This record gives sequence, structure tokens and C-alpha cells, in this order.
Amino acid sequence: MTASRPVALSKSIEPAGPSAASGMHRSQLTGCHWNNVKSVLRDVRLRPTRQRTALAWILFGMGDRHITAEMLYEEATKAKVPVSLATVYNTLHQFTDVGLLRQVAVDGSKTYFDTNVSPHHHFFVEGENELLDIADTDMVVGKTPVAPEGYEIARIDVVVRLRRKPR
Amino acid sequence: MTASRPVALSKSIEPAGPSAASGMHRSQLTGCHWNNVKSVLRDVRLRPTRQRTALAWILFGMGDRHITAEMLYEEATKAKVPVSLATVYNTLHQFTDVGLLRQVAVDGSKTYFDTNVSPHHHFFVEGENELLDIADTDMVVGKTPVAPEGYEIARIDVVVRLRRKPR
DNA sequence: TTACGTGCAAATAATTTGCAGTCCC
DNA sequence: GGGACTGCAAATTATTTGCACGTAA
Repeated sequence: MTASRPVALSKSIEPAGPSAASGMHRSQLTGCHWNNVKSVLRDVRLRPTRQRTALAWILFGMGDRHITAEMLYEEATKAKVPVSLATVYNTLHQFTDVGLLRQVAVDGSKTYFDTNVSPHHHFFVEGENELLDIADTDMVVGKTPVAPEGYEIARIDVVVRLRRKPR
Repeated sequence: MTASRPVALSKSIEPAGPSAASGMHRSQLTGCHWNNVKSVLRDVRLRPTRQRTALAWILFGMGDRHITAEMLYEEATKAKVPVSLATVYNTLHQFTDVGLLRQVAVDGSKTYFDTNVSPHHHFFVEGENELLDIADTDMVVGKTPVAPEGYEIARIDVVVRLRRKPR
């Protein structure tokens, strides 16, 4: 369930996250619940603080997501999680450093973070700033180039730019 | 002759461009010389002003290039072409709009412009902020995904991220 | 307690914009 | 001459940083 139609992901998500840092309901988790969030954080050596835990919950609590710092900040705020934008940025980078997130480079000025860290590519809807996963079975890179002397390939990113069909 | 080894392109280029807007020497042009620059500009309905012509000369006067606004501004300045950074940005976007340039999305915060507008992909050297062309014969996208309902594929961009090989 | 986290505000960085003055056709 | 083009400075947008205070272990 990676590829889908271009819907505003951010809007389709009701911030049913944790109310503050204690409300431990579990609506539509992807297999991990509240306590797991904390243990995951401990596993990567990040202290499970109130905001970190809450942000992790929002990020990983419901399927794959593509999110910007600003979006995450708004969601956290709506979910009544007190957190500052600076902390959101810090947290996103910390999560990226430990491999929980992946930074996606599209062309906009904004940086997107993808909760799906397994190899896959993206659709990008121009104008709408909408990112969508492409199922890896739908996109196959046939021939890959040889890395220049002294370098090795770290990753291959494919962005399929979409445009709204005329008429 | 698109793919090559990671060399600092910007450094390997001696700003042998036009001294002011009159010096019409032609060192290593790619087929078009000073007068052609002007007619190309006219073709795309852009008035061949001093700075526009000079910037076009720098951009297209010597093979394929990957350049940022800042880089172009510095080159122009070094080449004694009086131009402001704002004008460089404007010009780059105007050129992109008429199809003379292509904007390349890598991950950095900076925007790169590619003078090679034909379909091809890129190597991106992390850390060095170095962009390199990949010959289209070296990179083949096997299977392309179907665009979601109501959308069509505008372009497919592939970025092969390189990392300096350890040891 | 005590180092690690967090919030806030100020600092950067890249890019855009408003507007008065300049230059091509 | 007149509208397109430029330059400069100020405004925006996205992100980072410095530092006093808060909090998990």
C-alpha cells in the first residue's frame, strides 16, 4: 500500500495522536504502540522525552508519511502537544541521523521527511507540493551507471514529476 | 561526452567570457558565438540587454554546465560584467521559462541550473555539492509507473548520490 | 544531581519583490 | 519616447543557533 492517488495526505490525517504525552489510545497504529515508541527511541539512544515521544507517535503511528517540519509542527500543535518549531527541526534531524527517517529531495525549497526508509521512489505533483510513494514494483531502474573513480553509489533517488492532465 | 569524473566544474572554468559586453573573442564555444547569443535571445523574446547577453554567454559559451545563482554571479563579476544578484536570479528563471535552462533538484538548499536541457540524469556528490551529468546511455529506467488518475508524467529525474569511497 | 532537551528569539541563507532610475528598439 | 530591464535594499521563507531554563535517568 505504498502507491496511491494524489490526496492531500496532511489533510486526510486526523491528529488522533497522544493528547499531551499521556493519553495512550491507539487508533490505527502500524503495529507499534505507545510503549514501543519509547523503546524504539531508547534503542537509538534518544531520551524519550515528552515532545520527542509525541512527535515519534505522530510520525510513525500511522502508515507511511511525507512531512515537512512545518506540517509536523502544526499537527503537534493541533494535537495539543506543546513543542517549538526549533525542536521539531532538531527532532527530525535526529531521527534522520539514526535512520528512522529519510530526507527526500524534491525541487521545492522545503525539505520533506519520509517515514518509509526502505528503498522506493516518489511521485511529486508540481504546484501542489504533494509527495507520493511509488511501489518499488512499479518503478524499476534498469541500468545503473558506474560510479566515478574513488566514489561509490550511496543511493539512487527517482522523482517522477506529475502535472495535472489538461482538460 | 556527458559523464565525466568529479571535478570542481566551477573551478575548471576560466572566466574567459566577454570583457564587459563588447570583447568578442571566442575561445572554446560549443558552436555558437557572440552574435548567436543575441539572436537566440531574440528568438525567445528576451531583449538582448548587456547583462542578459553576458550571462547567456557565460552559461552557454562553453559546454554543459551546472550552476547556481551565486556561482553565476561570481563568474560574471570576475569577468567584469556588472550585474546584480537579483538580475542573475531573474535571468536564470527567465531562461528556464523559455526552455534554455533546466532546474535540477538535488537535496541541498541551493538550486542548480543545467544548461543541458536534453533528457539525462545526474550524479550528486554529497558534501561537495557537485553535480555531474550521467550519459543517458549509462542510466536506463526500466519500468515506469502509471500516473495516477487525472495526472500525467511531466518528467522523470534520477539522482545518483555518490559518496567518497572509504580509504 | 546533572547532562541532555527544549523554547525563544535572534542569526543565517537563499531567494523574491518594490520601486526609482536606465537602456534597448 | 516608452516600455522592458536593472540595481539596490528591504521583505520573505526555510532553517539553524545561542543560551537560560526544564526534566528524565
